[in-house]
Amino acid sequence: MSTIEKALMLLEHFSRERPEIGLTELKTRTSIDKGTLHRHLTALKNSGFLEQNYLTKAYRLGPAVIRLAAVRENTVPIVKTVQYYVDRIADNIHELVHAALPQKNGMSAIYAKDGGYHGVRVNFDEAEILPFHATSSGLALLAFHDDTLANKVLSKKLISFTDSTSTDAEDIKANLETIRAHGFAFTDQSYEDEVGSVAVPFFGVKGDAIGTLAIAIPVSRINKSFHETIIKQLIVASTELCRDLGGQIPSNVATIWASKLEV
Amino acid sequence: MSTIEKALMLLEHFSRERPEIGLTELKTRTSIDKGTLHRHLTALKNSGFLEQNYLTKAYRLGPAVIRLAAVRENTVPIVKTVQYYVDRIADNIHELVHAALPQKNGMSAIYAKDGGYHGVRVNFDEAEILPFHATSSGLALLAFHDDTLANKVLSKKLISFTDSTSTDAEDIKANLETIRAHGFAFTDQSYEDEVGSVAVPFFGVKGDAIGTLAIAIPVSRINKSFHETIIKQLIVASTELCRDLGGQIPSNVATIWASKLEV
DNA sequence: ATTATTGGTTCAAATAATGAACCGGTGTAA
DNA sequence: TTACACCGGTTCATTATTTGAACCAATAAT
Repeated sequence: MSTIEKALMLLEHFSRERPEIGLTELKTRTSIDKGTLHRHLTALKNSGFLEQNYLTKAYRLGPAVIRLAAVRENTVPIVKTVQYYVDRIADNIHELVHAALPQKNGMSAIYAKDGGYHGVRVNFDEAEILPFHATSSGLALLAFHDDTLANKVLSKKLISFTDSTSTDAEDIKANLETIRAHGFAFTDQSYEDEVGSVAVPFFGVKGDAIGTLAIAIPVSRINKSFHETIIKQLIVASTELCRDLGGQIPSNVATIWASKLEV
Repeated sequence: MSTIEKALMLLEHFSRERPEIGLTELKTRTSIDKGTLHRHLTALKNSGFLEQNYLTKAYRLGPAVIRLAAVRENTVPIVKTVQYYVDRIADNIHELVHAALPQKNGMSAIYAKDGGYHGVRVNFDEAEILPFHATSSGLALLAFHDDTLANKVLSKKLISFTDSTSTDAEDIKANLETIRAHGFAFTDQSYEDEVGSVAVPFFGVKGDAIGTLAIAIPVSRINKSFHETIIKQLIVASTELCRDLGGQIPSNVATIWASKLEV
């Protein structure tokens, strides 16, 4: 692996939960030598990708990422486009809806709206990494993305989050087949207890899944007719979203989705 | 310079005006060998910082930056905080107001609002890099930031944008003194013809300038009383903004600003 | 006062980056 | 059709950078 990739991997450790990380802590997290780590962090700092808390000397993400995100959003306005549909679904079904994009080690929510009028809400952090194998977003993406990604993800050790988390690669591969056949992914408390979720992919120009729309619901509120409503909403929104982004829904998925909407 | 920094410098070439760049074009822009460039671009692509237009093979910014910006904003919510003040000023004075942060080669606007009810508006691109030496934002930042930055910037060749652009390092250094004495920066058509602008810095925990609030106005609408109004608004907003961000206004600046507000 | 822990530095050894030449595909003009 | 130019991408011997064990200085804890 190139030095560049090694250095950029360091940025993955920063999250909402861990916004600042010190040299030694990062050393234990990455098992990279302190000298090397320090050089990398300094390089990232010089480039504006990190900055240092001048009191604690801990590192945090720097201002360069703000500009880049603005340019990216201007180039490919996914966030803005996605917002409209997430809001619409959230307003319709009064549940927590989010859209997520794949990153290296999982899905990253780019926008979420809680349309909840209910007392029990699903906890949700933007900028959190959602594991591929344990969330409906992740599974929906794997199922409709290039096979190599699924193989890569499933060849690593899979972490268990709840008693219901499936960590067997073969199990999950079979599940991906089911997801492909149904046109959507469904999980039952595989990432968080008491939370189920449903996700559909949306597609890029090549017809590959580039992201997902998903809904998280406390299991107590799930029933068959509601489930069907949710899926219809997601499918319609994803269809329109693909049109907006210039994406292409693979013909087999289009067929499946069409049949779901007829019911 | 480290390989990491060299690779990250490549990202600076992407902007609203040039959202996609091909290998050969980047080669001419950077004078870096094609082989090296390709390796770097591939590394950035693998890390999600770039992606490729699959038809043209040109590179554009990738999805990784979106997550990082979300985390950064969650860590240091400058954009969100700044928006309130920019909006307020724009609504009050009905002109184009923006806030900018320093990047390596200039200021990058993070938010702008055109409160303009006027026919003649100043053109403005978010995510554009505003040169330090030719814009009020840039000068305001240099004047109130660590001296080393000003020296570094002024030691390079300075580009002329209009007939009024000052490109003489000594001239500009003298101007920085004036800016420090006044507590704000003012430029007259130094970056764009027919556009004047005024900027004040805002400060971080160490009392160093970490960004600027600025107003751009067609020169035809500038007069003394309006100028004073603008400066007061900027100073008040910056003061409150520093409080919100936990920043510290250096005592000498605080004194100058207080005197401006009394008039 | 002593120790542990922090961020940061050094320099010889190990490794990865470099770049000139090359490949193969595409578009264009004779 | 052929020849040429231009594109993105690859190769591999040479070269320069990265690496990491040991070290330093400052701060926090005992």
